Amino acid sequence: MKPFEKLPIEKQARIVNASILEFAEKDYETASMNKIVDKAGISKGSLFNYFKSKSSLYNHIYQLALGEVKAYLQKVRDETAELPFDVRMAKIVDSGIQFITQHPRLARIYFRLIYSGDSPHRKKVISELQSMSDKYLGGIIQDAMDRNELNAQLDKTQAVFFLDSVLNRFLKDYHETLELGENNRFNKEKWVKGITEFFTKGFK
Amino acid sequence: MKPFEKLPIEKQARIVNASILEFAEKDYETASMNKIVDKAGISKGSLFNYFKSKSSLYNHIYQLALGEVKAYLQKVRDETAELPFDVRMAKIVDSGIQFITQHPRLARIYFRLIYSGDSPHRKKVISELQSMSDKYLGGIIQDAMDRNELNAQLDKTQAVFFLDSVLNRFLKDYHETLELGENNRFNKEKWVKGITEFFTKGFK
DNA sequence: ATATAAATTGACCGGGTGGTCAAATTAAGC
DNA sequence: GCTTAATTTGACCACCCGGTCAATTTATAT
Repeated sequence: MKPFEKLPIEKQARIVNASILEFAEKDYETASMNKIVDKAGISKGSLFNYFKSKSSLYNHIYQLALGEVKAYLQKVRDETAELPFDVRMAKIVDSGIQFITQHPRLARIYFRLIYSGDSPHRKKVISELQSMSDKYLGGIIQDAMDRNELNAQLDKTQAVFFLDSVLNRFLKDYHETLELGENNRFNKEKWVKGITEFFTKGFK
Repeated sequence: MKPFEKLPIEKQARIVNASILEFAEKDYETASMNKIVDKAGISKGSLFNYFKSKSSLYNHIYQLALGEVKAYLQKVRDETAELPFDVRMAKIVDSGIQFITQHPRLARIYFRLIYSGDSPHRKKVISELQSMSDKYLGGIIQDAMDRNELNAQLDKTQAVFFLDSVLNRFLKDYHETLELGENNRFNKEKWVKGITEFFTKGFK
């Protein structure tokens, strides 16, 4: 049993929260173990006892963030399995918005990961996320093709790419406007409708 | 006249190249003035004489990269002013590919900028780039609408957003596969065709 | 209460950072 | 050739980094 897991839950939570805060605020290189230690109210030696290095602490947080994301994605996929493509898309976007509203700091870490490859294990992590997204969106598209909702001659790889580009970019921008506390430039209903129409009909 | 401009062109070039190399390799915070000084073969005091701070040196490089990008964009826009939407799109993608092939390090700085806001002046720079992209792509779309090539009821803001998402993401991924020296997973002709078809027809 | 084991601490290490400035070098004017 | 001005240099500063480990505190068992 790893030393960290032996800790009282409350202390674990303090450490995890402090780490999330720091890694959300700064990228991996710039984030500071000293700051985390201060925020968590523990000593430096302890932190390095629980996690043997900065990299392994980051990994812990990363796994945690990814687990949250996956849970949201799987939930919405399963709940919408029988619905038509455009409705599914709308629900997926909704679910994404819900995630970044409820976990803004995890979202920040996640977006930094997929857009900057911000991680000590860049290559591995990026290809992991890539294939996760491919499987997920690929499945959604395949379902729709099987039901003759989409053009049967669609290039699936490209379709996944376009979906991924627009969805992630939309959620990233939505997340940023939320964090800046600006008047939200995204009317949710309008954009969800716009996105699904764009996918099905294009600009014509 | 600023001290840097008084330098012989050759020396200026050495400094600029060293800076581009360093800022392409590492993000703003992680990039090192010491490394730049070494690469350029000048002393630290000199560099801080030419540029009063790291931030102002970065700004110089940023302006330079942005100028290059703008030149490419304007050229292809003007040269394709009379062509139909889909052909224009194809030429714009081509031009983007040409840019990242000829200036891979500037491209890297540019992508880090738009995807991570990697700059000492985040907010200012991001909104600058945003409005640049809005004007540029907005113009292309307007042209096409004026010629009845696109649905007249298109929401222009959204259309620009979708264009921007897919184009930038495509070029970013293309750039990354180039840098990794992998077998290029992007067959250029196939993807250019796929992108333009996606914009005009969607997935149906 | 005491001896032992486990957990926690923080001073300390080598190294890197952006930035400074007195001193040394080079260029210019006469 | 000599003097003055402009340029260049790199040792140095205060600060921060990830990581270590002897010493101290806390918990456990008898």
